Amino acid sequence: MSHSILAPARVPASSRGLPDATVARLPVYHRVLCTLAQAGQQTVSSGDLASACQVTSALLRKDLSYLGSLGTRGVGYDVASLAYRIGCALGLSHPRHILIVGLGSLGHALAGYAGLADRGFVLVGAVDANPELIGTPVGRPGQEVTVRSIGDLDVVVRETDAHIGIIATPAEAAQGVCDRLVAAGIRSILNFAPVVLATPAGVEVRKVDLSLELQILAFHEQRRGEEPLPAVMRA
Amino acid sequence: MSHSILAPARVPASSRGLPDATVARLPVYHRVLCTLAQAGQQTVSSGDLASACQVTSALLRKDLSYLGSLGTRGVGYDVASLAYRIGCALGLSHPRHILIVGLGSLGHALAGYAGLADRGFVLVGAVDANPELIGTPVGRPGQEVTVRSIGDLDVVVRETDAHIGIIATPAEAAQGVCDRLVAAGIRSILNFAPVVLATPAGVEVRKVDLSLELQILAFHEQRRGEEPLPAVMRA
DNA sequence: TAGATTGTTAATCGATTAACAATC
DNA sequence: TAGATTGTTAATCGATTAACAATC
Repeated sequence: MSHSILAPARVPASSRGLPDATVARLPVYHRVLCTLAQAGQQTVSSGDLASACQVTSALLRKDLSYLGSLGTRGVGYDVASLAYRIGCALGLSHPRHILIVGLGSLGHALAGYAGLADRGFVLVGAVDANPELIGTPVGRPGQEVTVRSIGDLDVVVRETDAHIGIIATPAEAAQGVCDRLVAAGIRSILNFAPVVLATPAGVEVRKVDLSLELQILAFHEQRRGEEPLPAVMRA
Repeated sequence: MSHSILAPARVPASSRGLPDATVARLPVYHRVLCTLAQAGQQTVSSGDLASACQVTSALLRKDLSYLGSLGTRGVGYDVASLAYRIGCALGLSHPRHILIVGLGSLGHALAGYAGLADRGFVLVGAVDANPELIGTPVGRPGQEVTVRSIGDLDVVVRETDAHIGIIATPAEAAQGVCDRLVAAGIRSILNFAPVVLATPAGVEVRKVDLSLELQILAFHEQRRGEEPLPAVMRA
């Protein structure tokens, strides 16, 4: 492992090997920075940005340090350029093509979600098993796509050059859909169905699960109901 | 399934002090166990259950060990009773009352979500700022609730004895809604709006954020596109 | 008994925090 | 210069893994 002379196009420890926990926080920083930028703010200190993101300033600085040395000592960070750098690290510079599978009420809601178009995400396709839905338009006005048959999933992925698949089907259908997405070449999947999806290595699956989240909240609800004794027990 | 004689309602290090990471996994175990039970399976080993849940068997056993000694060496775990015990730990024995704030397409989809009624969660109320929605029914057929004015949020919380608030409003409205939920006594919030919510200590907020998840996937997409050099660089 | 599998310990790994030298 | 704030190090904390004695 050599530094010495002629470090060739040095990558500042960056982009490679970002800890997962850091990657999960970068979008939060990015969003808050965009809000600050829109409000016209020029610079921000790690302390202020951190509290807006609800992390400690030390953690924020450490996270950012993986991307390089982006701040100015004694001053802080330039809001716009920091947002830009984080955007680059996240790959928001390239538009990503989204395909939604399953257009029940959730699928429809996701297709119409404003925040989707927001950051370089483009809805390029939608498929469903229900013949009645096929041919109908979904998505934001002006950017609608036509629902196609799930039988054409393979074709749709190819034609639209889809990158990310969103599974919004019933639980029973999800694994089958997932298999077909992977077979069609999709490597990034966002799963809204309440099942644990099995995928080959190299496929990135993230899950969003209402029921799981509610159960975690229920646990805390319960624990809250149990703890009315404030450490007064000795006689 | 008793050991020794008259173990005096012993709480086995349980329920208190479960690590957060464990709490987040218990609902997954619970769901998979319910699926196995429905399929008629009597017992399951930590190895089989763990692989169905995509965790290691050591981690699964460690997680379960916080709840007590629930398995039988040489045999495994009884599916039904393990599901029951996890359900108790999560507090799924008591029904939880859900209030949804914001009935755009996402709010409607959530209200109609089957998995909600599933595990002891009951939709008890829905409020929105849009006068056109007020008075309309939402939710699963047979368990509908009537949308009321967001101005009545306080009253609705009291009348319905709501425990958990789901925020499905636009980003701009979310913090205000959150403040009002907290003021009305809600201590558990599930936030679908793309903002970082500020709450006083003692309030549990969980967030579900499509845009954040997509950005994390985008990061991995990008990294995948960069790594075509398979460790062949020495001359 | 022999084989299987748990519950638990100790070792490892990764993520967070506290503190401070560097430097604007 | 004096005050502020970063980038980084070392210490801490928490979560995961590997291994195995206990025991069905």
